[in-house]
Amino acid sequence: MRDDEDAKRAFAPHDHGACVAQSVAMAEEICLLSNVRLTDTRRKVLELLLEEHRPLGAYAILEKLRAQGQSAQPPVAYRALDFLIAQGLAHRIESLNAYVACINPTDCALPTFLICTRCERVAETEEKAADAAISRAADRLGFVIEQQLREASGTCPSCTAR
Amino acid sequence: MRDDEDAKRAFAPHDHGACVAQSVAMAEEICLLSNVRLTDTRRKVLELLLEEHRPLGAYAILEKLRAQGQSAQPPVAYRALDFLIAQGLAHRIESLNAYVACINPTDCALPTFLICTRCERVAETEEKAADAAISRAADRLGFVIEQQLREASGTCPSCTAR
DNA sequence: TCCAATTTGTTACTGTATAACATAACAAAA
DNA sequence: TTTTGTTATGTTATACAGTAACAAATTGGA
Repeated sequence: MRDDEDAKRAFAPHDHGACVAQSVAMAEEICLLSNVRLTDTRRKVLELLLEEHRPLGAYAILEKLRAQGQSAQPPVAYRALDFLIAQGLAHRIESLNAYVACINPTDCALPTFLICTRCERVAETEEKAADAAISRAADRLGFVIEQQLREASGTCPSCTAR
Repeated sequence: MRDDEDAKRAFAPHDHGACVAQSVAMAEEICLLSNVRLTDTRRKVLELLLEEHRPLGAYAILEKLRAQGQSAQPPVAYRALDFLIAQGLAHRIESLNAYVACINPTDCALPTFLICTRCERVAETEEKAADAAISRAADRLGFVIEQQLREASGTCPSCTAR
């Protein structure tokens, strides 16, 4: 099981250039194994997400793409995001209508997002107990769960320290 | 603690006229106690939500208001919804960009929503264990939670039976 | 080399939400 | 009962989010 290291790092300063490069390399590998193509646009969008540890809206991504001289109509962003999400390389944050890169795509199932409302950074944790509790409730009611969504917003340790 | 009765009823047929009337009366009372005004528009929007056990988008609400001869520009719906949510009389379903009436506003904290993707009805359950699990994870990381969001979509018992 | 499938480019549109500001209704003090 | 501050409504315009549809280009095999 995954521990809290990734989540802790999300809210703390770290060697971010290396972190991005490493994640892109991992993404390349994942796509190779899944036999799908991490094309130019898709990789660029992933990099844009990785460069922040915070959610970006689709239109913010489009702006950044345009700043790089890319063509960038809305479907460009949404297609890339759909792809990244399907491969588990990115997540959609429902409460923000925005998107983040996944911190640990090789080991990520049913994440719970912790969203700092001050610095806007997002961490992922895995809460099997929460998962089990919700599943139990659904079972009691005869409800069959297909998808689950858990997000919490508040203040991260770095912002509390300030 | 609230049991599953409300949630079960959400997915089953019941005397809905009475259910609406009773909920409106309760809302009147809650607003009186909180010293806020359940004005005409606000009550109408609440009634529209109560008449369905399923989420309505803001623009669907606007259409229904217009059908009643009300003026209905977008802010009308959003203001009424903001009010109802602030009073705990309604909830926003993030994954649908839509709104539902709260089933039990006097006893409702941190609901988990079960959203049927077939009949579109929504039930609320209270999952203290899920809540506790997420809180524990946040504590471990030094993250202070202000808001929590839990939604699950799938198939309700009535739709499974069919 | 050609075919079929996937990916990209682009236009146009639908849906969701808010900013800003004028007006009206209300409630308590003067 | 007027005045005044506050709360609620009406309205316009616009920002932000997401998708349908189709043409053009690219890619990876037969």
